[in-house]
Amino acid sequence: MRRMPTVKDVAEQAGVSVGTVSRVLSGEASVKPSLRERVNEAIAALGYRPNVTARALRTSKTEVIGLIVPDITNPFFAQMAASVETAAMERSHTVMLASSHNDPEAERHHILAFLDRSVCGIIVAASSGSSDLPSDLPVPIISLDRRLGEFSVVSTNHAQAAALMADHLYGLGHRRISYIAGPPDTEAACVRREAFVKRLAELGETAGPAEVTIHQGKFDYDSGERIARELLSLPPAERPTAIAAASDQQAIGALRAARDLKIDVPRRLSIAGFDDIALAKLVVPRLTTVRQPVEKLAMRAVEVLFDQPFAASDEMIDGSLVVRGSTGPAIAMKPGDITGQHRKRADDLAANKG
Amino acid sequence: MRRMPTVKDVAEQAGVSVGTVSRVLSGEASVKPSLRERVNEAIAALGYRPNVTARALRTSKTEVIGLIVPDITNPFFAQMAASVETAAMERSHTVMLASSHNDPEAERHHILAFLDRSVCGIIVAASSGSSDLPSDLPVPIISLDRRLGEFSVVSTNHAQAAALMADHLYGLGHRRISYIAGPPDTEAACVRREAFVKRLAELGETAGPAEVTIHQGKFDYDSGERIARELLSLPPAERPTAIAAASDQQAIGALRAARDLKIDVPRRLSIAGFDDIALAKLVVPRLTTVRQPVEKLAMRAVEVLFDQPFAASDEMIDGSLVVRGSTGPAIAMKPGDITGQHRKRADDLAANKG
DNA sequence: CTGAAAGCGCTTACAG
DNA sequence: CTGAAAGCGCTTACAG
Repeated sequence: MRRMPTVKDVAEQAGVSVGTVSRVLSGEASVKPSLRERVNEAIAALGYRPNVTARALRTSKTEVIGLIVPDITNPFFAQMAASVETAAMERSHTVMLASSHNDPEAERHHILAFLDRSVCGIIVAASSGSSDLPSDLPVPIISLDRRLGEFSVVSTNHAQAAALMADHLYGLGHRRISYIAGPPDTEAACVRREAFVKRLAELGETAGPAEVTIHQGKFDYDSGERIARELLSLPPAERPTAIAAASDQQAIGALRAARDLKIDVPRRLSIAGFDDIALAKLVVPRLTTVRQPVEKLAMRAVEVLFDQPFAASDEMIDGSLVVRGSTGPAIAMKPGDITGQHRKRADDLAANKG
Repeated sequence: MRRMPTVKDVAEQAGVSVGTVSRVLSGEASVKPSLRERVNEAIAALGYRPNVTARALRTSKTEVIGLIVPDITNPFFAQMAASVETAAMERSHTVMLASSHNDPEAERHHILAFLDRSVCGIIVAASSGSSDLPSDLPVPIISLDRRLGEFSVVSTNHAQAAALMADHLYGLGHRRISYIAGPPDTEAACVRREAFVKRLAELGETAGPAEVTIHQGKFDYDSGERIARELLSLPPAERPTAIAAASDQQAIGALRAARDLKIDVPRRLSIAGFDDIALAKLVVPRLTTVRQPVEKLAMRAVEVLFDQPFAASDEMIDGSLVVRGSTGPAIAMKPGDITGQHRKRADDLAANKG
């Protein structure tokens, strides 16, 4: 466990000053080629690696991006973390990942810890909307998918994406729909819910009203399962014919509940998610969902962080509907309930399912 | 964006020297209470936070643990990361997480990057068995679940756990079994496979031989689905009556394949996994698996890192069988094939399923 | 018990 | 183009 070589060792070995070593390290053009070469040889010979801590102390900058997610066991965020890491790597930056376990206090703690370590920027998928951070932070900070406090956000166009799902279900003839929402203290959950309900109301004016009930949950499997179980315990006539969820995890939980209660999906009940996690196409039946463009989102978040000068504004990328086997035409439709137009769409969609 | 206060600012405000400030910061007992109080007031008034970078440079130590996992999108490792984080937090340490994307080169890169940042210890779930790291690293390093190079490992007793599954399937009367293995360059995959096969051979001597075929895959959904699809395309008489996988992800992929091919699980085919990820009890049917005690493993890994002096040796914790709905008695059993003893066990287990 | 000073390994004006 | 020197914010012998 020998001492690591320092600039000083390299300088001695190369017969130059530490300043010169530092200059070739930073790629400064003004170093005479012969010296540069000697320095590089010394570096190789000694196996020298710059001490990033000393560098950070001197410059107050590192090449690491801090990323905070609400819950790393949520596959959506795991995927997001992987994508951010890839995007960062392309700019030869490292990412430090922390999970806030949905705890705003832990989230705040991690942000401060990142600041303490002089990260060059912070990306946070917020656990809740609020934050009592000062707004004049020393490094750029941007939220991803879920907005933190007053900071800008790169996200899916949650409103557009949620409307897509409303269109889909309404088009299939569903008129009694339950919506499993996400935590009301996250902007994303609220926007998705409101847009879903609003679009359904709009559609209702054209081809007969749809009833929609809202059920507050978290974004996880458990709340999806629990809420669906309650809903599906109602007598068939009062049950929704479709359940839309604010996350795929919730939808997969709902799928589980339907299965336990022996309710056939999609023939007697449609279930749809949001996110398009890897698992969505593995469950039985495959899950209809709205795809969030995670890779793009991650890439944009990283790009924005690097923009000089940093002046992030909100940025949204459209989501897209992915129709699979968990949604189908509504049962017990009275012919008058849907127009020929909608009927046709419903059939098309159903034919298309996975 | 004002300058952060330093020890010097605190010292001035409190009318003491920086040395004294540093001493109260480190909780040194020898500081006179009156001074200590003045320093603490100054700290509070200025909102002072120690600069961890400077501290790290001076002491070559930080309170952060580096954790590297092969793939953060694998739910097992996501859960492991969350558990390590919890265990670290209990000792008020932070964890920096990196994902190697199953690339030994990236893994090596991350280890060196952690070393550069003076982490106080490194935990790595290896992407493959090899490592060309020097063995005299300046900080403790231990592998978790999957061994890295020559380093010690805290893991499930893979051999014991895999044997449990062999017992279970054999006990249910299965005599034609396929095993979907993990990558052969990971020790965990090899140990699980060998133990599974060995136990089956042992059982074969008591109550009739079992045929077992091995199929190499990765640990992910895709390879499970692909391999199962091939296996299940065989004519029924040649098909396995049970498929055991080296991971839950593979098993869930296999479940998907069986479903697509309209093969009833567990009535015509049993499928079993390994890990017991959260999802295992959500899929249809619920997955029989071997539970790895992740929280315990994570906790032990962190504890071992803190042991003074650091002298890690391999440590194993037993896994446990979790019987759910994806396994059942083998079909088309000739009475002679299994003993009454085994028959009874099979029935018991089947009755127990979720 | 406390202060003054050295030093961790870098980078970067400042001279020359 | 390059060297000598200051300084980033701490901690820790060393005196007293």
